Amino acid sequence: MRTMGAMDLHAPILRWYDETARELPWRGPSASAWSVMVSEFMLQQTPVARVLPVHEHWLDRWPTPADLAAEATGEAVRAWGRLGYPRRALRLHAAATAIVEHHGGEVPDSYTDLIALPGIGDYTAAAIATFAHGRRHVVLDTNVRRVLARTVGGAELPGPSVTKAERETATELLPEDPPTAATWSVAVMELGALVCTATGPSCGACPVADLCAWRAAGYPAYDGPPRRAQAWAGTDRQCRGRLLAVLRDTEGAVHQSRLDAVWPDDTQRLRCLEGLVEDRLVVRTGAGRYALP
DNA sequence: TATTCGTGGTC
DNA sequence: TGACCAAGAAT
Repeated sequence: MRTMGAMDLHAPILRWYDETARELPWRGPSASAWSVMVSEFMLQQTPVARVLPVHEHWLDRWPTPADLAAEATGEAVRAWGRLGYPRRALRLHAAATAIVEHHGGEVPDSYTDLIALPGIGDYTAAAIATFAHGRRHVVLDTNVRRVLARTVGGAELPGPSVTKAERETATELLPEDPPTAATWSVAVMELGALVCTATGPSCGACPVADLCAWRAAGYPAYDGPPRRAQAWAGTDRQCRGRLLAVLRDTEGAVHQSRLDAVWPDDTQRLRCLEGLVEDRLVVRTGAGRYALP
């Protein structure tokens, strides 16, 4: 059962997207499936503005999956730069290798083949199948979840995990025609990214403000389970970032003393270095010497 | 299901 | 100014 309000969302949002959408290198008919796939890896938990220059360099250097697969994994980690979560670079490299080995070097077009690749979960598989290949899938990312939570659900923010009801709502709203479904998904994502933002939404610029259940309810505050703030200072993540930055910015191997200099806590630094080696982001090349793989 | 995993911008 | 957050995935 769908609400009358939900049905009316389509035309305004599609029109808004047509008039407002950003031109991004991975959008449009000229973008390759590989370009879309690279963008989806980079955009996982990372804003568009920071992805743009790295994506451009990446596609220039490795125009196809085979080009990346032929490189050392450490070059992928280095080219990843400061996007964060560098294991994504490793997974993208591994996915490119699997594409060469099992898919003739072409990015798969089915959700099933895509989600079997490293680094690809439900969202990314649906996004690549939809935006690179025109398949019809529910694309449920944080933007879509927030827009639907507000417009349909009347809540400020979605809960911590995707619920069955949420997926059903998204499924019912997905247009039947595959090309329209693809545009709808990217349009809702764009609305969430530019207007229906997590904090300080621009409801005055929203094409469906007059249909929004959250607005109609008087903007009730989020009342779900409290979400834990992401700790940063002093964490292993910060330490790992420091260590990897040294290796990224160095050609070849570095002596351990270089790593000692960027983190004072010996126990934590050694633990993090071991973790990086375990994760295959770093290799030990000799006694007290480390490098990118 | 709950944690872990980078980095930098915003208000 | 520090809390919050950004096209998630893996375990």
